[in-house]
Amino acid sequence: MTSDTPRRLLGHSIAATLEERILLGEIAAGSKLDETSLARDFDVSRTPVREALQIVVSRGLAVRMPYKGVVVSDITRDRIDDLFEAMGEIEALCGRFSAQRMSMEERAVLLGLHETMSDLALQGGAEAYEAANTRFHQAIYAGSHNSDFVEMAEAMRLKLSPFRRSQLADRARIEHSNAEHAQIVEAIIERDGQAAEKALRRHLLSAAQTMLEKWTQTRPEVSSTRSRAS
Amino acid sequence: MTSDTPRRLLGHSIAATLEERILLGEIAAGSKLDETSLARDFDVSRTPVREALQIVVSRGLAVRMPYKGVVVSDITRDRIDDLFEAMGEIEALCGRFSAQRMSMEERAVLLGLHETMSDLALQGGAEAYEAANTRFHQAIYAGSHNSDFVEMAEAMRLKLSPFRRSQLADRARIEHSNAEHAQIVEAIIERDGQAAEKALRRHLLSAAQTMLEKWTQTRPEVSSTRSRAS
DNA sequence: CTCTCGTTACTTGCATACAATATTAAACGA
DNA sequence: TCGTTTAATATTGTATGCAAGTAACGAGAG
Repeated sequence: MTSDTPRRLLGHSIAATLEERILLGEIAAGSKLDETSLARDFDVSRTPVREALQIVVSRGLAVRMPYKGVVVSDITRDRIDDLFEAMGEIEALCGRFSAQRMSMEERAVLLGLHETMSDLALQGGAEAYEAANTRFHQAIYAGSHNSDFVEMAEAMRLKLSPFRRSQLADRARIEHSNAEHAQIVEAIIERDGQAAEKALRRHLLSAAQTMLEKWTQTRPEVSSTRSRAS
Repeated sequence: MTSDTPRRLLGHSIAATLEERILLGEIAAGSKLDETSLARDFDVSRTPVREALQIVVSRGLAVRMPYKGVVVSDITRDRIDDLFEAMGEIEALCGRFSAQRMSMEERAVLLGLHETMSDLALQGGAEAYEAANTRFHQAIYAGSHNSDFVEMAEAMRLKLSPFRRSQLADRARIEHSNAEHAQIVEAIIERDGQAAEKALRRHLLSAAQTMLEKWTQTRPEVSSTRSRAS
């Protein structure tokens, strides 16, 4: 195992740095992401750059204009709202089905994960909690017993990941999150689909709130309101 | 996402024929899709073949086993059930939000689309109805006013497309579908999110039924049942 | 006969070169 | 001056070659 070799694919790491720069505002909205220029900057060929651009586009951070190149899209407040709303609805969906379909073993595993996280909330580090948090939510996806739900949820999670990356949770947030998890676990174990749905929506809503707080600190210009009702 | 490619990309057409062969059972489940062999068969280079395999995998018709190649996955009854269930839930989701958020103009457009389809159901061809049907459902996606919902719905629609392809609807099915559309439109116009949700779930359920009927005619071996409850 | 180690073959990511197509610009004529 | 046609440029798709890493296979040792 030569650690020298890139465990992470070249295209992926390029995509990651591009995402970070876009989110930090270093790469302005509307900028053209030229394949050849990026290839020169990163000192690689066009092939991994193409893959990276595919990823960035799939995350919604840029769009391909046919024969005009890839341009980074504007990160608006509305965009972030959409993201969290969609994640919330998908998680709610998975939670509802999980409440109905999880086996006893799966419920036990979920409860075990939650108990582990309760310990981590008190004494563990933020990164350990975050890792466990991912497993917790993935258990709920899997509990829906529908591979397409799992896929959609994972896709949304990936879309949110660049935003989550900068969000270093403090202890207060972790404890709050853990309390919400308790409600989710109880609803699922009690087979109460409606309650699980509501609890997960609420959970994602509060996650969005804290995320937006941190976000507006670094990029105050991102703020707007739209009226969604007709 | 290639928004509008007039010329069909090589990789896409290769993917389409591969999908068709897989769905017809000409390519058995478990077969290895070798890049170089396919490149030779289609008389192209490995590059478009790679893109084609990416597409086939993204549709769920095959999976990549690391360092073992791409193998076509088994099309089970459970897989199809998952697909339609997920599509139904996503459409229900979009319908619920559309009922709440659509502008008056959007509601009018939806109604207009439905009226056009009612005419087509009586006198138009099946392919014309199918095209209008796609626009109808896309209008509901867009009415949710959330770009991520739209993306997920479109992704699911793409996943279902290889199955839909072989399904040539007869007049009875079209009329039934149109009646269901009437309920959907009414619920959305009346701003009744719950009703829209239910109507769309029902609509997709009946679509799944007719699809499965046709499917079992061509591939009778595909049938199974699983118990989903715990 | 079984286990281990080394070799081979295959998958796969990356680089580079080439070709085709669309957009833009420019030149030209009316 | 305006419209049309043609040339330049950029984006994008494709072809091949190569290198690196992993899995499968087989030979030799115990």
